[in-house]
Amino acid sequence: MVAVARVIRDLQRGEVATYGQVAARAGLPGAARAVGNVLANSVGLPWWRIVRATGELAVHKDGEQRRRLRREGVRFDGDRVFLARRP
DNA sequence: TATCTGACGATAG
DNA sequence: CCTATCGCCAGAT
Repeated sequence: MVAVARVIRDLQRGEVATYGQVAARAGLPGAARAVGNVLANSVGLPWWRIVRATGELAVHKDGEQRRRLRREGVRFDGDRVFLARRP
């Protein structure tokens, strides 16, 4: 989906978004899962800037993802990315 | 056109 | 906090 790729492409350095947020911003609310598929079948997108709703990193790429995010100055709370959401 | 898939999410226990 | 379930949807087969 072009819309999803565009949203991801527009993420700035050090910026992080959840799969659900990307889907919503792409006009596909509830398609978080589809966003994952797009990333899995695309190249050249800043995939490391997409994390789970809980702040946890992507299942298969947590190691690489963590390094890349930290390199961009993203703050971590243990194994999760700092997200405003935190009841 | 019909199925299958999974880099997800929300909820219940 | 953790596991089990069910719902969801675009893209790949």
